[in-house]
Amino acid sequence: MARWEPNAQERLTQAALELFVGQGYDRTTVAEITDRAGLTKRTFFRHYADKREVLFLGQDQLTRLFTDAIKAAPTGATPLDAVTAALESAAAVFGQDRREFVRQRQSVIDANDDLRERELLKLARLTAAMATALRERGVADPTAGLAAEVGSLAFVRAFERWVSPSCEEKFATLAREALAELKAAAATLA
Amino acid sequence: MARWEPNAQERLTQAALELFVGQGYDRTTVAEITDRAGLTKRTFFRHYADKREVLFLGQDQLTRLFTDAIKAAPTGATPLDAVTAALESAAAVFGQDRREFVRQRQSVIDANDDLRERELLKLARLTAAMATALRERGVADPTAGLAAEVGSLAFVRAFERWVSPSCEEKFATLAREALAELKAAAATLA
DNA sequence: AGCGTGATGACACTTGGTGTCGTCAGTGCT
DNA sequence: AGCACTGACGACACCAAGTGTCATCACGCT
Repeated sequence: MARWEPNAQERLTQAALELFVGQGYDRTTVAEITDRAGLTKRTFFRHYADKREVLFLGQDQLTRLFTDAIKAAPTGATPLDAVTAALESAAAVFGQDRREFVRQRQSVIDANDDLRERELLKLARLTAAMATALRERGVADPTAGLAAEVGSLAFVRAFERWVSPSCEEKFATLAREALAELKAAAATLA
Repeated sequence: MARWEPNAQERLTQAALELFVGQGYDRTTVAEITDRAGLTKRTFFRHYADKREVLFLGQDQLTRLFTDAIKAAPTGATPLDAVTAALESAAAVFGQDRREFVRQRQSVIDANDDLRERELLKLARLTAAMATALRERGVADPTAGLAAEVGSLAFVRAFERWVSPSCEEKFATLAREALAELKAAAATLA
């Protein structure tokens, strides 16, 4: 038998989300979280760089999903084709089973400025990763950055709809719609 | 004669920037800043919501410059025309005389993750303000958001060039170039 | 049995940030 | 002149995030 209960990190995440939902992010101390998880404050910061990160785990995985899909896109694919593939591959993380969890998480983030700030940082990193992946497949620079930005914007819009109350659509569908809308809008810009 | 030396806020900004440049942002405490400025820690937080904000004053002014220019654009102007006007009006803040100050400030921001995070928040607010201003002049939603995003991207690229070492170009010129590049890239996306 | 390893606890410490109250120059009103 | 009011600041106590450091002890390996 183990010296401690297993799944420390998972218990921390669970406890944190419950408390955040129940009483708000900033009215919850790290000590409260670790008490509920049966751990100490010091251990919390061994698993998460700071208090906000407990809500942003798995972001790296999402980024890898995006960049892998862009790399794997066929040679003839346009930049927006590659971005489309990236968004569709993200559907693996936004399945129907995770929807309620993601909704709760998002309601916490939306209610706090510090968390929205962190969310923007993660999104910016995602966008930068897409741009890099596009450049690596030979897309020239102004276009690579723009395509990544369009993809990022489509992702945000699709995500907003996906987590909105009473939405039942699949993420991949919403992503395709958002991208098509933006593609049409891009044509009218020039 | 006044009870205290005047220009408290200005002295705080000055002291903070000097210390940040000299020894780094995170190796500088608020107490050090206020000591140098001849004030107390409490007073610092009366002028700035948090330690980072001391580097982001005047951001609201920039946002107002942008939105005012978009509002003032002629009725027949396309979304990108309005955005172009916004970027050019920002040249008022990025004059040759402020260049060295902005360069120092930016080197501090680039060296610290927390500050980059705050910078992204400010940029996101700027983008959102542009999108709102565009919507208020009747631009439909996918286009308004996209045009704002393109303007934001152009702003970032122009700014990066403007603060890069040994750059002598005027900001307005760089902004026009960046926007023209992105406009061309947008045409190839669809 | 002995040994290293890795995750955790314990605990003191620094620093960002806030609440609260006192102080006192300037301002305006009577 | 006398008065109350306001606004900017200092003083001080306090809370919570985050870090450095050392001790502990189950587990696996030899």
